[in-house]
Amino acid sequence: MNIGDAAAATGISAKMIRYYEETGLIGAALRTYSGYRVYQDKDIQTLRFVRRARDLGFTVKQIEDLLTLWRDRSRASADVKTIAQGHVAALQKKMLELQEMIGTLEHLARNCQGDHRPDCPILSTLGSEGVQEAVPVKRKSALGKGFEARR
Amino acid sequence: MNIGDAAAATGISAKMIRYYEETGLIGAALRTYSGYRVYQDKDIQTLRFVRRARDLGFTVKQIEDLLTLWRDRSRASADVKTIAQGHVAALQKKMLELQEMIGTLEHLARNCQGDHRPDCPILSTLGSEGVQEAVPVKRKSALGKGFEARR
DNA sequence: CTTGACCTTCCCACGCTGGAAAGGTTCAGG
DNA sequence: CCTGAACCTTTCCAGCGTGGGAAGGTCAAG
Repeated sequence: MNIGDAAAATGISAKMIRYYEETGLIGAALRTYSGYRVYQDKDIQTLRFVRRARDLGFTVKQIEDLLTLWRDRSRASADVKTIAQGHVAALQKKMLELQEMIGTLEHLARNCQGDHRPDCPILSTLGSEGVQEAVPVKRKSALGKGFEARR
Repeated sequence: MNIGDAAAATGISAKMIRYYEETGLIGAALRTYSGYRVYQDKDIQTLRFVRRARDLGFTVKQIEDLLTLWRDRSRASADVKTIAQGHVAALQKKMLELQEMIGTLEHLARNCQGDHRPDCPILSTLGSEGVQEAVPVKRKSALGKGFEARR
């Protein structure tokens, strides 16, 4: 099996298969004399594992860990479960963020006429002064708040 | 106001402000003789607009369009609404994908003992043979990078 | 043998962000 | 007035995961 067949069989593009090999996620494939990569059933299985994990939104790093556990006959299922649950938590957080965004946007859109006139609560909200200000950047001299006290 | 102050005032890092300028999202800032960027109230407002739009998950391209509309006195609110609604639809799609993933993972985790033993339905499912195989040659995005809320 | 499909490597791009290097500017305090 | 800290400047490098393409080698069918 060449890389193209492996790609078709697993749903991962040849490009990505090479990339995964290069970055060490999967081991280097065997080669023919001429340099073609050759894939065997075992490799295909691994690739499928990777694809499914990616479909579930696992990061490459997590997949690496899962692959290690997958191959480890003496693994403890608790280790796997921990990874999975951590991932679920991360996904849920993202989902909440998305929900918030959607909620805000829907609210704004609902209050927007959507006609030929220029008045639009979406734009005016985005451009307004007072909405949570955020001060995440740490500075030594604390007085950056909007007035040029210097220069 | 220098770039550092602008960063503190808007919650966008100096690095990103320069990047936005470089890529043309925002106009080039005024400069002092010595080359320091100088920001005025108007610029700060624009930056805040950008940050809020990013917080709502808009892409840079969309923000560009919104900015143009924002500055256009004669815009039609319908145009804004269209962008917002399109974005909502995209976010909702991502949310559905996330929900599916979470559902699957929770189901798998629920059936995993999570003890010292190696048996684990999570791993065996990922590694199993038969799950929709097909030939999804172009499986684009199983959830790309765009769904992180900023900051 | 030719052709076309396939393979190889290598480099570029995207969006967004951070880090670091090497150097100039500004200003407060000694 | 000088020094040092904090700030600014540009430039380059890295990463995620993916795609695109160029330049070239290989293989199997006609």
